[in-house]
Amino acid sequence: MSEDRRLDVLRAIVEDYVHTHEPVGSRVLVERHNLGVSPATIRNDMAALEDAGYIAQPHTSAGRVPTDKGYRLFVDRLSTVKPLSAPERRAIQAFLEEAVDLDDVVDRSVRLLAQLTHQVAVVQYPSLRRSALRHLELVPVGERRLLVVIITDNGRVEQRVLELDEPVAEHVVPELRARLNATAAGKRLVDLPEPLSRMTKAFAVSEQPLVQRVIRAVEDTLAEATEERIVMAGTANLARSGTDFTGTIRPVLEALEEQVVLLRLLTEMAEDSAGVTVRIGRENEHAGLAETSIVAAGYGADDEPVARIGSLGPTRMDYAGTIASVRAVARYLSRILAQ
Amino acid sequence: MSEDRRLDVLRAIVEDYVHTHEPVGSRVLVERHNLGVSPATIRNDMAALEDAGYIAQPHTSAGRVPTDKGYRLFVDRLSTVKPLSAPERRAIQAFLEEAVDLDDVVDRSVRLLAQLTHQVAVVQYPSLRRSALRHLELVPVGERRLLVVIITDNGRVEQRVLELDEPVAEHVVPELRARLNATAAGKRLVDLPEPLSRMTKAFAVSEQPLVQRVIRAVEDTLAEATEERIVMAGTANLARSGTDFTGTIRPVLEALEEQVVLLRLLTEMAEDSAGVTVRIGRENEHAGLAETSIVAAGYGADDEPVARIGSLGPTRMDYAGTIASVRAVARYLSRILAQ
DNA sequence: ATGTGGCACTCTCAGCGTCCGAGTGCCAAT
DNA sequence: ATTGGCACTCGGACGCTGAGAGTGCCACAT
Repeated sequence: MSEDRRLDVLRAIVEDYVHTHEPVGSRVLVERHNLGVSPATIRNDMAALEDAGYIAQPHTSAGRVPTDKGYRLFVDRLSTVKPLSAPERRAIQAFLEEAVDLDDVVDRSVRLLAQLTHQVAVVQYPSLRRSALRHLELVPVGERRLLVVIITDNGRVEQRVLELDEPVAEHVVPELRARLNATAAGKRLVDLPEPLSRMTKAFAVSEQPLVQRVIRAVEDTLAEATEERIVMAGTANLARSGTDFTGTIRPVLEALEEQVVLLRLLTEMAEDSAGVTVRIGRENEHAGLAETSIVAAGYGADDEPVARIGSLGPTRMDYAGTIASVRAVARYLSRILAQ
Repeated sequence: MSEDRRLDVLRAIVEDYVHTHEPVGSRVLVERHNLGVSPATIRNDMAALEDAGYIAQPHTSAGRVPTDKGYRLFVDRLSTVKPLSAPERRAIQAFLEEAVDLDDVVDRSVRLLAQLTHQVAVVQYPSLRRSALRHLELVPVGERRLLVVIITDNGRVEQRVLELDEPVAEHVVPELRARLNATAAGKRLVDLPEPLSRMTKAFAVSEQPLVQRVIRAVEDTLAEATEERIVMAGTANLARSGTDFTGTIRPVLEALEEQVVLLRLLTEMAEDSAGVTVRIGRENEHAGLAETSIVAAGYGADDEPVARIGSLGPTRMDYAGTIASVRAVARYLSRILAQ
């Protein structure tokens, strides 16, 4: 009983099942994929694969279905990612290049990915952590409020209203703004805290509380806003015909509404690897996602991704195709942002 | 055959059906609602109501179900909006008041409404049209790009990157920014175009093309951003048990993803009335929403609402409760924003 | 004119038994 | 190690039936 053929069988099962959405039996297996052996032989292999936990049968006398473990093996060792066709690539690039705006780029990316994969697409906004500060704006809003606007070099704009204990002296704001920009502009956001806190001393003692307050607000905003926003598209694909989760789609929708869940998920996946990562079924510890898989990839500089994009669908998904799409979109997205 | 009782019967049918989700027959009708007559009498009334198109039976020998027309009559004339309880009101107010930010207010509102109605909630961002300009910021981004940031008095921040034909002269930007703010700050956005265009003359002839370009960009941004953004919550409620649309939820999800559809819908409903408006089933011309109803209300100043919120669910929804919730949230939202 | 009881009629749906076919596991033979 | 053969299992489709819900109508009462 050759080990190689067993893996071939697993691959065939996965591919067939993904295609038909029905448990696959030994007969159709030898018919559709031309393995040069008889159904009986396949049956032996299948029994072995089942013992090893790669496949399972929903009930006696039905075909086999891959388990999470089976998909995992398939993804890790058996699938060949088929690159997108040249026209597809051109279309992607053209579509993304029409974007006028960071928001627009992100929006287009997520829609594009949803359409390419026929699944739910998720795009995380570029993290503020790696980017540099372009400009910092302070705008007095009423007597005791200060609007802090942070503009980064990749075009993201963050805002925050700051409530002050006491009114701001009029002349302080322009000075503070000027100094802040002088010390902070052009620096990477991670490198900011230290020079900022040193800056306090340059002010009169009476003004130091205010200055510190503002600086802390800036730091907070940066910290909070980091990896905070997510956009999503293609939720309707969850309900598309043939995509019946054995359960309902409700828990999935619930999980998707909790952006926190998604963010944590993406972050965890980022830790696993900077490239394309796949989480399959129960590998997601979130209960609602027990029957879904996520394919994610970082974008931004290759070595230091700035955020992630992902595609989410039933465990029974076209991994090869999804991986190809996710990778392609991530790549073009990186290229656009590099400008 | 009294006209009054016929309407009572219709009301009873709607209430029962909304409650049980099952076609309601003459017997249970007289049992549950104590109409003082016999089932046979009710049957005559039901026949009349059916002839008039207010109710229908899914198949012979099943109970009756309200039609869109029936719900419409119910909403317009038969339902009594039950105001929320005092604790509920307090909870709403407290929850919304914790918000730190315009984004936060909107986010909290939409989640709150989704939870109150157990449906999909939609909140439109405050229109820029009615609000005034607080501050206008120009930030050079690279050689030929200018980031325009518009801050309104209700805390909304809009941004736009402007691509220029030729490099900007360094000294122009501060001057332009100063003049822009001098002429525009504090004015209502609708009133801006005229003074802005007059402003051009104040600059040297050589700079006028740039100035005009920027001004046009500002105007465009305002025009585009107006009523553009929408947030949504509670899509998972579409899939909640007992809420089976006769069709699938897919078309609904698709409609919800098309923000344009929702925006147009809300705008149309705003034209109908500034207060609470209800669209029932096929009254929505969008095909995907043929089995859903939307309850919407404006918020902001009573006379001149600044945007709308809405709750969307199956036609078979608790109209009285939903209307009460939508109205309450709109009211508290208005109050918060008035500060 | 309006309400009521009675009654025949219709139709859905749940339950049940049957049967077919797909698929398996095992074994003896190659 | 592979294969053909064979008995076995089980789910799902099919068809039938009976119960129950609900209606429409009619004759009668008020």
